[in-house]
Amino acid sequence: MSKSLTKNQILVLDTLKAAPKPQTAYSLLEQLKEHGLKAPPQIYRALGKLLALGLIHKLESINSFVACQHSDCAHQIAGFVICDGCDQVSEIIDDNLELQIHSVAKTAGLVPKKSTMEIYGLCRSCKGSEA
Amino acid sequence: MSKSLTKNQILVLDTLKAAPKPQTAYSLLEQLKEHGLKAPPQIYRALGKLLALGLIHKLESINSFVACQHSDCAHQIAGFVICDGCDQVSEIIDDNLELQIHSVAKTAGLVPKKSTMEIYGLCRSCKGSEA
DNA sequence: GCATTTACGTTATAATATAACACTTCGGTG
DNA sequence: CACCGAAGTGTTATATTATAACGTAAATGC
Repeated sequence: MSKSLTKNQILVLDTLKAAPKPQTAYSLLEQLKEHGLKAPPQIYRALGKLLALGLIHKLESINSFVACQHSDCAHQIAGFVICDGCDQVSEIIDDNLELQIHSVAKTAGLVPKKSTMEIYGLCRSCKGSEA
Repeated sequence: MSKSLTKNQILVLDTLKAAPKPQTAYSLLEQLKEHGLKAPPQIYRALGKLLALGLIHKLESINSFVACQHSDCAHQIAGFVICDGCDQVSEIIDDNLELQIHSVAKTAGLVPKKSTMEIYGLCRSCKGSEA
């Protein structure tokens, strides 16, 4: 039987799902103060669990978190495409890319367990409105 | 005329080149105290410049820095393979992977400017000595 | 029921990174 | 050469991100 989430975990997950862009732990804390959360560990513990369950992802390069865009993300190997202008994030699952990553890792003599890939640039609409 | 590096920049770069594994800003600071460096900004400024010059890279997922393994790394798109056991890092430049990344970004409607890719696992020798 | 694990709330602190200020050094360029 | 501006320096202080440690409480498994 798969365990259900706890109150704090649900609060954090729902906030991330509703957010238009990646959130830091402290911005989540700020938003959840009105729900009674008061200290960083409460956020970080929930985030830790949600990460382990594959329900959210961490964007390492900006110390921020996003809800997984796939209903049940067992994928340990995903890529993220982030717009420098509007912070919109797309989560990319691509078999081809996954194969490629495995092949790169193998070249280095390593069996991949976990990976992170983050690509930054300008999306179409932000590119249009550039100076 | 290409400008030469300053004293602090050289100290940081040399320390990174000599290091067997990725170093954090504060571990660099610790090592460079004997050379007169005293405060974080001195390190972070040198790191920032070296990053901009492509002489070093930052591993975002572990807040650490490594010297570029290619003599003159103009490549903005590199991948890193890191062993969880011994922290050894290989920097991978692979045209195929680069193409793949561009293609993934394009799918999301974005022109890639910068990217980071970090793959974790166990290298051959660490895999051998596992419990 | 009772033991074990997992989560909770809280206080304190560690680790990573930057702001801001006054001063210096170095390359141009008039 | 003399001046200017850009880039670098050293320093203090502080912001941001993350975890340690403690005792309590709830839930899970047998």
